[in-house]
Amino acid sequence: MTIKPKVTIHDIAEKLNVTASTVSRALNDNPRISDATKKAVLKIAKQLNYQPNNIAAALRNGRSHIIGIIVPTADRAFFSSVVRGIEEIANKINYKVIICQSYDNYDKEVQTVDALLNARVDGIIASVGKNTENFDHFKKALEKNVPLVLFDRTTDALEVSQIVIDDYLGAYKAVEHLAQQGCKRIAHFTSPKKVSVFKERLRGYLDALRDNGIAYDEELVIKSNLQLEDGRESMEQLLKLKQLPDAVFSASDYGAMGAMQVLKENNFRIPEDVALAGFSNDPFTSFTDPPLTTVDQLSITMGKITAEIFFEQISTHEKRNMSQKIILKPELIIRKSTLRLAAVPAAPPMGRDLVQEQEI
Amino acid sequence: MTIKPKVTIHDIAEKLNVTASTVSRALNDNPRISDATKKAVLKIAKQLNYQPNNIAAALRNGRSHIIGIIVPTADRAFFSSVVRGIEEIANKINYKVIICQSYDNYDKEVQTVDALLNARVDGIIASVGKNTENFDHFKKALEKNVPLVLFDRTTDALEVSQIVIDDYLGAYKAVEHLAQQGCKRIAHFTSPKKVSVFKERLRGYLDALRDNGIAYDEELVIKSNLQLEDGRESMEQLLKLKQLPDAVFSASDYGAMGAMQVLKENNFRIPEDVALAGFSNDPFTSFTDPPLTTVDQLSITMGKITAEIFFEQISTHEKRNMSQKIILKPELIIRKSTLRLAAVPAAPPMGRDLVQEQEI
DNA sequence: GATTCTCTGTTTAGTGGTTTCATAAAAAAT
DNA sequence: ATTTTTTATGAAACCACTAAACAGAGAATC
Repeated sequence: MTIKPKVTIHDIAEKLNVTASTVSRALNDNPRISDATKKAVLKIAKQLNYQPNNIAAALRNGRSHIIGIIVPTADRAFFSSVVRGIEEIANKINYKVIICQSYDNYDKEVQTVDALLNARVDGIIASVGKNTENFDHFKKALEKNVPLVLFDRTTDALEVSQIVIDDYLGAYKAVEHLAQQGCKRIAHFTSPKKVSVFKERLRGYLDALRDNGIAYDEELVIKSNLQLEDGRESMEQLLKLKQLPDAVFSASDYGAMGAMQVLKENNFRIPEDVALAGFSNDPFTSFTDPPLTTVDQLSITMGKITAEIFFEQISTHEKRNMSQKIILKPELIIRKSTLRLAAVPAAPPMGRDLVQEQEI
Repeated sequence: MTIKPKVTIHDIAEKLNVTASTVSRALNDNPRISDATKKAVLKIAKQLNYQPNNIAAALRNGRSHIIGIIVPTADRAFFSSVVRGIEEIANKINYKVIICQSYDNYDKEVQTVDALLNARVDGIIASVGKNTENFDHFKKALEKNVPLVLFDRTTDALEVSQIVIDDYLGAYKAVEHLAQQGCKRIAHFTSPKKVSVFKERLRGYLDALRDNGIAYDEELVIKSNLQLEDGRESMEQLLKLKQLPDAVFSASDYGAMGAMQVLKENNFRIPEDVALAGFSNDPFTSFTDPPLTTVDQLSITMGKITAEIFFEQISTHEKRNMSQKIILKPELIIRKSTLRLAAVPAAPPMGRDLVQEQEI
C-alpha cells in the first residue's frame, strides 16, 4: 500500500493555473466563481483525491462544525436513543457529533467540557452527571459563548435551555394506574440523592396517593441507590413489615427488577399478590416474567427536540435568546406486572416496539 | 453572563513582554525555557483563563490527538463496553475519542470514515457494519497513512490488525455444556448472512455435536435474522417437528429470548423440557426467568487490547509494522436455563457482575 | 465616448500555535 | 583575556484554508 502525499487546494490551484482562493471558493460553491471553473476544480479535486482539511477551515473561520454531546453513559438505551435523535438532525445540516461519556464522574465531566472547549466545538449538549453539584465548568462554556443545551438531567442553576420529561406526571400516572388496579398499599423506591428527578417522582407518588384516597405510610417509602441489589434489599425490608404492601412503584427499572426477583424467590405472585412498576422503560423490562409496567421517557423525541432547540440557538448565535424549558409528557407502558384486573391489553403488547436489535 | 474575549498566547506574551514562541514553549514545558518564565507564563495563563486552541495546534503539527471509533451502534452493551475500554487507555495518554455510529448502514459508514479523515483524526478504530462488503473507504485511510485497527466485526480483506473473539470456541463450549447436561437433540438458530461470526458459531455447534456423539439433524438448524421475533418463529417451527428438540443454542441472545417466550407460552419447562443457551451475554439475559445461559464476549478486555494495539501502531507510526490478529477466548456464562442436572451453582449466580448501572 | 456595472478572479492578510534558525548574554573552557 | 559553549529568547515561516479588499475586462448605460 503506497502512501499518497497530502493534497491541498494549492495543488489543485497550481494544476489549473488559478489561485488557492479561487479553488477554495469553487469548492464552497461560491457564486463569484464561474460554473466552468467550478467544474474544472471539482474534476481535478476528484482526480487528485483531494480531502479537505477541516482543521484548517475550522481554524480560519472559527467554527469546527462539530458539536459535543456529554452523557453519563452511552450504553443506556435512553441516552443512546437521545444521542441518535440528535445525530440524525445534526448530520442533516452537516454537523459532526462527538460523543463523550462522563460515567457520572464529576472530574471526568469537568475535563470533558474543557477538552471540548479546547477542541473548539461549536456547541455542547449535555446530560449532567449524577454527582455534579457545581456547574462552573458549564458556565465557562457559556462565558465563551459556546451554546449549551441540557437534557434529562438538567439544572436550574444555569441559564440554558433544558429538555426534560415530566417525572412528576410519569410517577403520578404509574401510581394512579396501580390504584385503579385495586392496590391499596403502594410502596415506593426512591433515592436519597438531591437529584430533582427523584424528588419529582416522589411528589407524583404522593399526589397520586392522595388523589386516590390512599393514606401515606412512611414505612412504605424506601430510599436506596436504586440498583438491582438495592431493589432486592428494599423489597426484603418491605417483606418484614407487619402489613405487606400490595404494590411497589420503583423510581428505576433496576430497582423494580430486584424487587421482582425477591418476590418470586418468596413465592409471591406478581401482580396478584404484589403489583410492580418501574421507571424508564429499559429494554430489559419487556423480557422479564412477568413483563414490567414502566414509564417511557420518549427518548427519541427528546433527542429530536433537543437537537432542534440546540441548532436554533447555533444559528441565532449572537443574540442572547432566552432559554426555554421544555417538558415532555412521559407515557405509561402497561404490562402484566401490574394487571390485576381481568382486562389484559390486546395484542400486540405495548412497548413491544422498543425491542432492541439483535447482538451479533 | 458576560462573554469574555478569546485569549491567545499572544495576549499572554504581551502581558509579559515576551514573544508568543516563548509562551508556547513555556506552556509545553520545553526545557529551553527558564523556570522563572514558565511560572510567570502559567500564572498569567491561569489569570486570563487561557484555553489552548487545539485546532491551531493540530493544524500546525498535523496531529489532532483525536481518534475516531466507528461502531454499528453504541447502545449495544457489547460495543459500548469496548468503547469504554478504548477510552480509558486513550484518555490516559491524552487522546480524545470521537464515537461514531454507522447504524449498520454502509453509506453512513463510508461517510463517517471520510468525515473522520477530513477531521484529521490520528487514527481509526472500527467494527465493520453488517452490510459492508466493500472496504475501499478503509483502504483510503490506510493510503493516507492513518492507522486503522478493527475489532469484533472485522475482515481479512484489509491488511490491518484485528481483535476478535473465538466464535467457534464459544459455540463449542455452549453446545458441549448442553450435551453434558444430558441434551440429545440440540437445535441451533443461525443466520443466513455471510457474516463470519455465524459461520463460526455453526461450525462450533457441529463439531461439539460430533465430539459428543450426537448425530447432526438438518431440521434442527434454523436460519433467521436472529431478532426476538425471529426466535419466536424459529421456536414455533421447531415445535411442529415430530421429534422435539431438548435444547436450543441460539447464535444470539434475542433469538434465545424469543424461544423462551414461545416455550413458556406452550407450558414447556426450561430447562427440564428444553434447555436454552444464547450468545453475547446481553445485559437482559440475567433478568429473564430462568436466567439465560450465554457466551460472554469479554468486551472490556477486547477494548483494552484493541486500544493497546492501536496506540502501539500510533507510536511506531511510520514503520509499516505487520498487522496482527488477536483471538480472545470467550467465556460460557452458565445460568439456570441450561442447568438440568441437580447441581445448581452456588450463590452468587454467575454473570451477576455484568449487571448494568441503574437508569435514572 | 465616458462612466458605471458585472463578472471573475487575484492579492493580501489573517486564524493560533509550533518550530527552525538566528542571536545576545552568560557561563565555562582554554 | 579570549574563545567556546550553553542558556534563554526572538523573528519569521509555516500549517491549509478563507474572506475582505482590490483589479481588470467586457457589457451596459447615459
